Amino acid sequence: MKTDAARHGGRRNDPQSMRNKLIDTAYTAFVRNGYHATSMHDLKHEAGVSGGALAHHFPTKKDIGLSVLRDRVARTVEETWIAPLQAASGARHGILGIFEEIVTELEGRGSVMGCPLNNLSHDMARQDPDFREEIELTFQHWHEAIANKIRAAREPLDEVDPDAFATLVIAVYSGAMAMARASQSAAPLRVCSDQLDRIMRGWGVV
Amino acid sequence: MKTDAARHGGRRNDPQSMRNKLIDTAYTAFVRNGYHATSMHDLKHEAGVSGGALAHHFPTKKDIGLSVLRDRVARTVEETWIAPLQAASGARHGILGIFEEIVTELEGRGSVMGCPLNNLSHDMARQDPDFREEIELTFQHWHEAIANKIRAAREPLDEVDPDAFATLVIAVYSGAMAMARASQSAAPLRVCSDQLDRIMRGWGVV
DNA sequence: AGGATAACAGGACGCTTGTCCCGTTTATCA
DNA sequence: TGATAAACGGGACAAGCGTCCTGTTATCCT
Repeated sequence: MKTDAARHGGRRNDPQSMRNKLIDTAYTAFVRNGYHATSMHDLKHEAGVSGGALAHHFPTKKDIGLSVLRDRVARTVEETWIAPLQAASGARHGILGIFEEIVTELEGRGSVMGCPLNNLSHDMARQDPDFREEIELTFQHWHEAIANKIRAAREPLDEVDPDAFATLVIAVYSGAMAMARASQSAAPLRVCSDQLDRIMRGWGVV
Repeated sequence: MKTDAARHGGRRNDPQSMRNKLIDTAYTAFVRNGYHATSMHDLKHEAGVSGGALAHHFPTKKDIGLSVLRDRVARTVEETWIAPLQAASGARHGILGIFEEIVTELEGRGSVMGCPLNNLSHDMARQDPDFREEIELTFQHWHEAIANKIRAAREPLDEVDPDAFATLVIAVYSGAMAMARASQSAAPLRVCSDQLDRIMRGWGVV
């Protein structure tokens, strides 16, 4: 068992971390610059890998696009929305907390690069039906998480339809993110969070 | 004055309609397939013009992109949102009517290609600051139109902030459009329209 | 009428794109 | 330990990209 790295200067095969490095680079580049605007050459250059390695793990650009959707975008939605929502004491507190989190994170760095799912949705979904299918699936998971949180309320709210409300929340968030990107400011996010707060209070959402 | 078209088979110079034809073709292609995914060759082919004509009117791709934003996207927002809103009897009726209009138009054709402004915003805004500036301006006009409609209410509503509400409406619409595109269904639009109706009723918006 | 210029035709240019191929190195397993 | 396949390096390849260039034709102006 000679897995010693520093033995000699030769290369070491580590397909898993090589693959992860490529997907991470692609995820960042796709979200920041777009899928079409990112070339394969950009990926090898930024990830510091050879053309052979890239072709070995991802024969076509579509392959790495699908992997980014499945392995990164879905997980990002899971981490920033679904998990925090389930952990929150109530739907309202959970949703507002997520908005708060995003706003502070946005203001931390200078620029607003938007919601990963929506960004990739726009220039990947129309390109390929497989992309669209994957994106729609992630939207559905997101939707279910919000609707379930409403349904899990202590006393049932007969004034709000869980599914319709979940759609509204996703729409507000996605739209606010799009506006934030266009204006390069977190203001729309904050405004929409406040409006959503009023709406939920009016409907008795805890 | 020999502007007779059928006189002989030779070509006739008509720079204005030539320019319009190019912008129209570009507008459709950009909204449907995206700015990056549309090539100059696609434009000449679909518009049926020569390379020389295209280069004469639009030396670079950025030129035709800016023209599309200024001459078509801004006008589309004006026609589908601003004008109907001003003509409506009240903000609520106006907004719901616009949603209704969009939904029926969407269901008329098979596919949902989304909101022109948001579609182009996503793959043009990050490419060039000039694009972003133009897009942000259109968002502002849209915003003002909604806020003004709220302010023009017969009796002032002290429960709603016109600017904040306008931001919410745009976000809901943009987000719902994005979801409609991803799911290729007008359902999110209809759901969000209904939710928005409840919200406005609750706040006393006429 | 006749020069001057705008409007257009058609294609060439250099560069980038995504993909693929061959050779070499590393890991696996009988 | 030797054979076999996976992992990777480096670059070639045709096709497509946006741009530009040289002519030819129509229109405008005096």
